[in-house]
Amino acid sequence: MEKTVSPAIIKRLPRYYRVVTHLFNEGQTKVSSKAIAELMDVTASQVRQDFCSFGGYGQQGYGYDVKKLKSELENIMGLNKMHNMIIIGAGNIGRALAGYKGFGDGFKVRAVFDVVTDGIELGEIEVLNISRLKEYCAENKVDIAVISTPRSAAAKVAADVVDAGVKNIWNFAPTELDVPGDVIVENISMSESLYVLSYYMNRQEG
Amino acid sequence: MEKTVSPAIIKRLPRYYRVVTHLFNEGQTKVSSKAIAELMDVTASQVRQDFCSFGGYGQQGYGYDVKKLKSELENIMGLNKMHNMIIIGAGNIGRALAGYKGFGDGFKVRAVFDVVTDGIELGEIEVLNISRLKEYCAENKVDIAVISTPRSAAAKVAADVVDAGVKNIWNFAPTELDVPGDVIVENISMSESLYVLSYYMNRQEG
DNA sequence: TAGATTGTTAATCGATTAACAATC
DNA sequence: TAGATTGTTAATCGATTAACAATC
Repeated sequence: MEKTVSPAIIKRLPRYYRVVTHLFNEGQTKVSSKAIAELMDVTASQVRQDFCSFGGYGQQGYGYDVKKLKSELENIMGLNKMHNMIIIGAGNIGRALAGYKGFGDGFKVRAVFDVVTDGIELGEIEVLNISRLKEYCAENKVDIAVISTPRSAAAKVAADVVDAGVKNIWNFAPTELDVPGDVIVENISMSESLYVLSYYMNRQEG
Repeated sequence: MEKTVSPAIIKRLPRYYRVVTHLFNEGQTKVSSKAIAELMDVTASQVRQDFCSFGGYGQQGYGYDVKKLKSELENIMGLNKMHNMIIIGAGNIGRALAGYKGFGDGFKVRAVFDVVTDGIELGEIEVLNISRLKEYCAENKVDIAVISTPRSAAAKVAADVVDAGVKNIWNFAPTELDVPGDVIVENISMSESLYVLSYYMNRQEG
């Protein structure tokens, strides 16, 4: 029934969700592919093509129902489910993520692990020594492990969380992780983003 | 002389740099496209195609000189130049970025701005009220403004930094910024990355 | 009904991969 | 020289855009 969804489309899903949520909060009830396209700076054709690949939630001659579209996007990305997260690495980035509130209700950081835990206080979130990782994962449902260690520690930490049974990794460390096929890794690299900016800056000068 | 460089290639440049730097630090002097391809999980053909689009730094029958390749990648991305950065928004993310040391010697955070500066202490980095932004930019060379405010403030802050003469923006706020054509914006969205992970997790279950 | 807008096919465009001559 | 490996063209693959019938 469902058509194949290309990686290119998947990367656009969060942006669609952001725009549609915005329209929903403004009280809009319907929207056309043309209007979405203008808000996102893409073509209307692409918007329709993308939505169609999930089954097509629109109505010809009318457009898309904002509420329905929002809820479909939530279903597709599983945003209505609870995701229990742990963070490995309590450095600048790890602590910032632990305190960040912008991911929505479905994503909760339950614990933060590091080799040194002294003096780290993160409110309701448990701060535990990395040695207790496996024990913690056995006793608690962990959906996502966030790796925010230095590069040098990332490979070992990835092996440890996989060993502890975690199936999904959100990797902030600037290195490719080698994991079994049933483990999902999503990489996010701030350096890479900054260097791309630097490239465009540099090109303009040269 | 230089061929057109596609966006797809540009996004791979930082990863090439990472791999080549790693090889350099290990003391390797030469490397083949095949070896790089294996480290990055791409095809050797793509590696050669990509490098060739910048002019081709290799030698037939031999491979690529690691030191030369590293220095060419640095030139292309401007990593050997100094980039003076300011951060607008001293929340979790802003403070984490201010303290982060992983971007290399060419990227220095000089000041952090926010509407409230009381009690924020960031070592050598100045913490200033947002009202002093324009004055600061007039007196100091600012190459990159990092926007790490909440979404609601981002549009106004973007307008302010543009007004203050900053030409390059690194945007962490989850919203599209509307800027003049001569201003470069690079977006990085943690939510989007997390939602993509969530999509893949969800798809496996469904 | 007439106008609007989707869903979807076909055409175009761009990116990746394969292949191999050039050459170190 | 023989083997290795690039640089680059051609072929394939995938993603985007255009077009329009279907239909609300």
